[in-house]
Amino acid sequence: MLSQQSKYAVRGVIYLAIHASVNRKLGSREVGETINVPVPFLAKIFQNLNKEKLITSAKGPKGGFFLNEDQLSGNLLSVIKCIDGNGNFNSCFIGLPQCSDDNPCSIHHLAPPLRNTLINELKRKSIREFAKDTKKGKSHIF
Amino acid sequence: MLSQQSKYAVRGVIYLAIHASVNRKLGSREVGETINVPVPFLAKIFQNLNKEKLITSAKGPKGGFFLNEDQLSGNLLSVIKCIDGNGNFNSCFIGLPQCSDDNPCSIHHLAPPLRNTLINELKRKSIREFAKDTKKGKSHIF
DNA sequence: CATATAAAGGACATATTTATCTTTTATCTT
DNA sequence: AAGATAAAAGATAAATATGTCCTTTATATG
Repeated sequence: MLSQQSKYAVRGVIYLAIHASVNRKLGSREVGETINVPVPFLAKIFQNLNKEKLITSAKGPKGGFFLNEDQLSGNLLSVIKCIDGNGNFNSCFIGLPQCSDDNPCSIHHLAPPLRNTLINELKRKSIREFAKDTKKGKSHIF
Repeated sequence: MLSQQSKYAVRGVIYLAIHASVNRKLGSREVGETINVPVPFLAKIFQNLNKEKLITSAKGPKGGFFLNEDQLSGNLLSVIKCIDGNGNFNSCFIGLPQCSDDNPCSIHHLAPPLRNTLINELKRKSIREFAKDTKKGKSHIF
């Protein structure tokens, strides 16, 4: 459902949300090594997230990545879409290009309700909230 | 969520369920061309499904593939698992190897209930039923 | 039995995704 | 201003998934 890349993105972003801030920017190296994601690959991912202003970057010494308050209020769906596009989420479960509610595939009725629930939750819940839950020990990212 | 291969498999199997029988076996060519799946690729897929006795094959003239009564009573989850293994379905949504109910990832609670609903339905409903619905025009496979 | 047909099997080719490396650019610190 | 640090950018490499081809094996039919 999610590409490896957007899985890394989700984990990276949550990690930044918890551990980084304007005063404590984190490099791709530090993040990648702790959450166990290939460092140069994560760097690329962060680069793309930064381009779409989903995270903030700063060059030079004491540089690195973090999420500002605005970005912490964002959601994980944007992160996933930034990396994967809409394709993976909206596409037909068995890969038919013309599959729709009007012209459904054999298993069309199964997927969308579930997918929509997931999407809505990924949209509704802020990154800040995800970070908070993870911090509390309710969940983990590595 | 499903690989291209298992998407093809699902569509191919439903097509066979509708149009093939012991007395009317269909070749990968005929199936592939009508449902718009690369023929040699579909042949490979059918080969694997046959190995696991999810479909039946016969060599020689008038040979081809079909589903017997027993196989029609089977489910699509077996088809998907035969091609993709368990990995794609059971794996953590954000790709953590040790993710579980006891040790959940940040978004663990979101995915499994949905995934389980889907899995249960793919297990409960027989291929025969899927074929029937498709035949009725309620849905399509190409 | 000979022939034609179609699957089985395995090698090969292409495309896409994942991962790495190197150079350039920006910026903080002294 | 000079040096060090870290991201940006783009080229390259490796791995995996997708797709094709060719030879062998089995079998129905004349």
